[in-house]
Amino acid sequence: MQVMPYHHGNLREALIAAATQLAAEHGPDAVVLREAARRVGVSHNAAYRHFADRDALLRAVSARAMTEFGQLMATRIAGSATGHDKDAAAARFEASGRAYVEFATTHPGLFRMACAWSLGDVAPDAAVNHPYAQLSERLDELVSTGVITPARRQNAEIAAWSAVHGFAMLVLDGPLSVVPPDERERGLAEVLRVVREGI
Amino acid sequence: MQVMPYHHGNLREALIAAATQLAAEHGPDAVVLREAARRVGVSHNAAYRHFADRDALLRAVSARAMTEFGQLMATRIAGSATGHDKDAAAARFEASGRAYVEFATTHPGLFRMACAWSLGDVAPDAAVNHPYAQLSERLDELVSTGVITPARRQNAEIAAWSAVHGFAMLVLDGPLSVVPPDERERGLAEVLRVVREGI
DNA sequence: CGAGGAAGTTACCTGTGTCAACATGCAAGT
DNA sequence: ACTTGCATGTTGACACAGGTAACTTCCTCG
Repeated sequence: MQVMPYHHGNLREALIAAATQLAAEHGPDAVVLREAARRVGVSHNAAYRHFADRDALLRAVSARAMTEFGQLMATRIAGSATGHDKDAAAARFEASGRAYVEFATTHPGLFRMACAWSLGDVAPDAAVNHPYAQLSERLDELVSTGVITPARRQNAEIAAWSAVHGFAMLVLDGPLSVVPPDERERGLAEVLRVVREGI
Repeated sequence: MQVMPYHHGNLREALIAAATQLAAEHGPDAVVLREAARRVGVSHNAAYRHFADRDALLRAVSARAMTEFGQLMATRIAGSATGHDKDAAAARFEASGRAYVEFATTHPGLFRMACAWSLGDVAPDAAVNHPYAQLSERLDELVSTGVITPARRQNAEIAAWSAVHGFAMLVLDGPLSVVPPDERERGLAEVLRVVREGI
């Protein structure tokens, strides 16, 4: 007969894991302190020993989601092209954009957590490879390989990020959520083309 | 001494107005049935005679917000250019994009309500001039005046909408919420340029 | 004029976040 | 070894939200 020890041992991590699970299942609103505690098998108020309030837990989950997000993006970029020429740089750039949308569609709950900016400053996980940083690297590559001019570098993050993030939003629960996949793909391709040619 | 009549007379409208006020003040999450009823001076359960549940009220507010959104956009478009030439069409197109961001920044709560797509199908107000329809008209103009080719017309809504919507999101509570206005303006200008030249 | 239904009200339920007071057990200091 | 202290969990309570059920008021229409 296994009896639970009074002290959990690593409750903070367990709560973050449970809350991340909740977020992955049904989005940020589904992250409820009491349910996370329940799943960990601990009294609801135990959470307050590790998080000032619900928002603090949400911030931790957001950091976790951001880390997963960055991992997927890094994987997709690495899997796209390895050269140092124009084509490879362009391919990696496109891969980063596609990874953004892929994460949003395959992990909608976590994506929304990662983008829950209204939570305020989120202390990033130590191992995070931030998507924004990866985008910046892609853009630097585009400049260094001569795909785009240095003059265009300045606001390129904003333009690329806006377009891809907006598309992800439209797909998530927006108007594009009800269009067939092939049409959605054409939309994404067009968004990426506009960014790459306009940038 | 003015005594409240037992029957309000137009409770549905009054509740929508109060709820819209709440949304305008602090966003969708601040739209709480009981508070709306309180402001109207009616018992909280009276709302259920007019709305099946909270979401139904939110849908009504969303429709209201969308109407306001469309009005601003129409105003800005009308105020930008009136001709039928390329330049005028392009100016109106840009004005529609700027109006999108203007509404998002000046009415963040209502903007979020208008974009609360997860609410499901929202019955539009009768008088609504839907932003999406106005965008389509702008794009049709760009084609008919020869600014863009008909071949590019197909997915142009998606590209334009994605870019501008994404930018609005980044500005609302995203990373761009903390950058100075002039830098924000340069970002917006770049987004609009990329769309116009890439499309 | 009086029956019936629409519109509001009161009472109550569950569930959530949060605070306060109490219980437990590990670890350090004598 | 014993005790004392503090981090960690627990129980209990409160306020407030959405939602259901049963009751009341009052307008409308035959």
